[in-house]
Amino acid sequence: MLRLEDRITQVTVEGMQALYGAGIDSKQVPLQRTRKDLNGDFTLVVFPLLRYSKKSPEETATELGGFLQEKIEEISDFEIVKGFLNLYVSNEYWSQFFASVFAAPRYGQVQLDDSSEKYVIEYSSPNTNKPLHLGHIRNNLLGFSVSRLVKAGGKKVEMVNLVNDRGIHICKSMIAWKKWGDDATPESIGIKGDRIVGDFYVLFDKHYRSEIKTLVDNGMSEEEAAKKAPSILEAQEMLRKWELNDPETISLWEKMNQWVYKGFDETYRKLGISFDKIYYESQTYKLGKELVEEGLKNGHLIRKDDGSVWADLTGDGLDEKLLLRSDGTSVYMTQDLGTAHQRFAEYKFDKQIYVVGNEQIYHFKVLSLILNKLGYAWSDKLYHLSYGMVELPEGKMKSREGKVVDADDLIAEMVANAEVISQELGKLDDFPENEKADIYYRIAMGALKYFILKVDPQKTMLFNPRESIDFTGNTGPFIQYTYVRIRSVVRKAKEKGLNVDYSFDKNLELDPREVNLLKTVYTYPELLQDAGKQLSPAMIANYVYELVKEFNTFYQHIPILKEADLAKRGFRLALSNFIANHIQESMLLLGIEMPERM
RNA sequence: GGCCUCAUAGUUCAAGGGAUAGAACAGAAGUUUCCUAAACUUCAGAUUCAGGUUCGAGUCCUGGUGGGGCUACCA
Repeated sequence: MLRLEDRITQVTVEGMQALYGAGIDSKQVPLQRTRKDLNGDFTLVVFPLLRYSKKSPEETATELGGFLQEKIEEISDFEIVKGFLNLYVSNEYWSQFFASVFAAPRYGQVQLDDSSEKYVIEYSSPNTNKPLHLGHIRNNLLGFSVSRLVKAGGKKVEMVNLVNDRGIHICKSMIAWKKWGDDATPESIGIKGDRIVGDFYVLFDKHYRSEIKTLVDNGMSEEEAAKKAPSILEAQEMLRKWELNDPETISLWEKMNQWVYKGFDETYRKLGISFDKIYYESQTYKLGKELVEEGLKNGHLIRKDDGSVWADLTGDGLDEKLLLRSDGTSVYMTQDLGTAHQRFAEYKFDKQIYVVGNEQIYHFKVLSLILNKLGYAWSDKLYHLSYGMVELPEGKMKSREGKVVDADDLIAEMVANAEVISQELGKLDDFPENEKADIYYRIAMGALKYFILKVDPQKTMLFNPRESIDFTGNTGPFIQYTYVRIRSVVRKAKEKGLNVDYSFDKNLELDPREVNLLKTVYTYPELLQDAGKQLSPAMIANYVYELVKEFNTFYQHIPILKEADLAKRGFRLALSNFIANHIQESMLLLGIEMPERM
């Protein structure tokens, strides 16, 4: 069925031709939804068409309105307000629209088939020297949700994680553990593995700083002291040993990384996110060297006198970029060139999306440029989805100084808050403990995920641990609560054995609040597609919020089960049930689960 | 210095170049013998500044101010 909007657009084009002899394109038709606070369903903005009609806005709108009403039977009436042509759609149309969608599973989502494009989405990408914090939470929730959105838009999606498991930062934790660890293990002291390793990282930094201070007090410059402090020299020595495959170093590295992975898995599980494949940088970090050598041979790259290799990007308005150090070792960029090449060989993707913070915009710009320079046509299939930092009231988080909001702590605190609020309301008093715990968890995660995902990814967001996350208002629990109430109504209907059949009846009288709900639902398929293209979970969050507010108004003012007219009762129940499913499915795209009661 | 980015009520967020800039929290005032009051209803409150483009600008362009980021032989 052709969408009504498309019909109106098409007929408007015909109307412009018939009335004014103007051949306009359908893209020139400014059709939009009528503002909520005004009467009407669709609005045609006639101002841009005046240059063709050569008449006043009112005259043009009147003539076009008459033409549309005559040609499209669903248009019952029209009205002209300040030069805007407001079209009224018959209730019968909305009723019919509902009948066509209410039984459809996964409303608005596009089914996959063999010709679907393939997307690789890389996200999370943690360092193994510290536990996950609030910044990672934003990354993980975004990456996961965007994956679901893209899939709902009809693409095949591979979710991958590239773990940064090697480098000087891990050596720092290893050094600290060796020197001051007393052979502590997660089991022996009962602390999560990623937390222990992070604590040693902070401990290293503490000693390192005090060494620098001592050296500076003895007359050394700050810069020199930072390079000559014994701790950092030790860490560098350890990295060299690691690269030479020194058995003792490798074994410690493996042991500590295992601790971290176990800890990460637990946090990922609590966040409800997953990956199709995990890559480790220790296995990929040398991959780019061959590409660089080849680029050198083909004259795309340059080697300097000291042996270092560079890409000259000055022609693109950027600087030169180092790709191989003078000692022949590779850098971050080299490894990303390699992994990109490997991924394309592996997946032949139509698009690869990197979910990485906006401080790396330059890096990814350079990455694409260099691949392009090296002659890889797929360089334009890489896309960096950059998101803003999460800031605390006191400013940026700094993991070295331990100034972070830890992911596990935050989740635990959220769950505790959900429990307190739930108990105050007392609605779950007669529930078994394990069911209660599950509900608290769902509410807590609903609040946290919604809080983060409703914000436009691009923007820096502020997080105030004490005030930020509410359970009332524009929040996840607000949406969950609406879902729960609908489920309750449906349960009651079944318990009472009410006849709740719904079948399309063109004469069914609709309340304006019911029509409002249907109009909102009508916009969803297009909105979902847009959200998938723009990689914006926030668009879905805002849509669901609007839908839920409208439903609550409906629920508050219009009886469902108490309605005596059976046709109306059946319709309202079917509508409510559809909205509940729709809420559940669209919130799942954000990774948010609904409780059945709360 | 150069480049990128953001700026909307007291606060946290919305607004595909379109009508009177929406919400929530905080503030003020109401609604439970009735489908879950984590709800609903009402009041009060904002586009950083100066130009420009346009029939029309929070949105696009130029400049100023302010915040954040990048500009490593770290990742």
